[in-house]
Amino acid sequence: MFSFQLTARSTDCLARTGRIKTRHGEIQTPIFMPVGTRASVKALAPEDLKACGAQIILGNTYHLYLRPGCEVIGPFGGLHRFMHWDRPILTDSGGFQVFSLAKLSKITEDGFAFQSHIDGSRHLLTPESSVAVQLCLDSDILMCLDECIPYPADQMRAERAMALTGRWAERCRSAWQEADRPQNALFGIVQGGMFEALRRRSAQALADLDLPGYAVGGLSVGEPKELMLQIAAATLPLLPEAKPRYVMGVGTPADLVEMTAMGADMFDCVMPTRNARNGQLFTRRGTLNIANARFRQDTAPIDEQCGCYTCRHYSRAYLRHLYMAKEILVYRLNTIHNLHYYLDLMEGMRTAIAEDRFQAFRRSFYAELKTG
RNA sequence: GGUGGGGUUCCCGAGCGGUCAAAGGGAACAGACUGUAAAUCUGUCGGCGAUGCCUUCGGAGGUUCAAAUCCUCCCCCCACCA
Repeated sequence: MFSFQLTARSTDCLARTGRIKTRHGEIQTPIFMPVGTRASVKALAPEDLKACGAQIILGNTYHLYLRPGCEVIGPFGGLHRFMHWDRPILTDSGGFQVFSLAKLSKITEDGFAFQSHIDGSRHLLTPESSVAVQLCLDSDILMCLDECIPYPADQMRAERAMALTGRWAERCRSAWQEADRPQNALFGIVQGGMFEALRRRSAQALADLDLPGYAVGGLSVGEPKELMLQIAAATLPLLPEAKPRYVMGVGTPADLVEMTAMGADMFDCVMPTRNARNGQLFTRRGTLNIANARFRQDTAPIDEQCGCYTCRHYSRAYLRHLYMAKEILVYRLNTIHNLHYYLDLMEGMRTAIAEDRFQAFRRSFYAELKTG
């Protein structure tokens, strides 16, 4: 029901292509997954996502548990029918909200005790309840509940969170196995802060659980970029070769290129969608802020070489006008462009890996950025 | 014609003798955003050869050590009454 197959490998780096099979179709890796936290990739309809080339999207357990809740989504048979998306869905466990909503939460051995950011009500998210909610959402890929720590964090703190994440992973796995739903794959998450030794131990312990896939968590939490890349480079090779490797919450286009070279298969990040709504657009020559006065009378599209719906039909001047006037259409048009850019970048990398010219692709990626 | 209320930095709008280049919005300009409490947030926003100087609060005079703030006249605007 769920499977992963490697289809090509670079000879000069660790980059690889693969194919994930799910009951909602196949995913070609490496892939970027647009974030749809509350059962919606903000500003887009599923048809827009497909036109951008989206193969799989994210949902979030914490947010969907609080609102609208399983009693609403359950009767639909899960998230797919609820939100009219028939391709694969990965749900985050709520672990990241332990981190980003830390002021409202408390971590115990049992789980994540928190107060709703919506109404202040008290809840407890445990490994078991997180899995239960994700099964109710019927996502194709479930994530283990983990503890993501901020940067900087000392080794003791990192070790404690890493160990807890490991124990929670075992409990998630038990809950998942008891449910007997192999079509809903469960992924483990490596933690360990910025300490390679801890990352190693975490990866080892999780590998022993023999889960369908593995993720690197706890990156891009405020650390310097070089450190992030260093830890990713040290961690990714520790993950089982034959399983999909997912780097959570990353990243910039350059991050995706670098980590693909390290053997990562899956990424997700709010950057293309959030920044689109904030006026920052990605192009192969760098980013541009559509609010800048220099685009006021610019009749050109965002990127002459881009084939997205937005670039085929609209000028920078028009997009700037919509943005300045806060017309809601701009959020859709900008998001379409940024996601198209991200997904097109991934497709370019897949092709390059398949043709074993990834390093050449990488060089031209940076060369083109410089011309911007 | 009468009575009352107003004219403030791009706009709206506080200020009502010194701590005022003048609150607060808006607009404008620039930046940030990495498993989304984000269609959000931050900074700049009279001019300079700038820990100081110059110009500015409808116009012109005046009072005072000191005026956007007080007085006189003038020019506009608004409301109500004739």
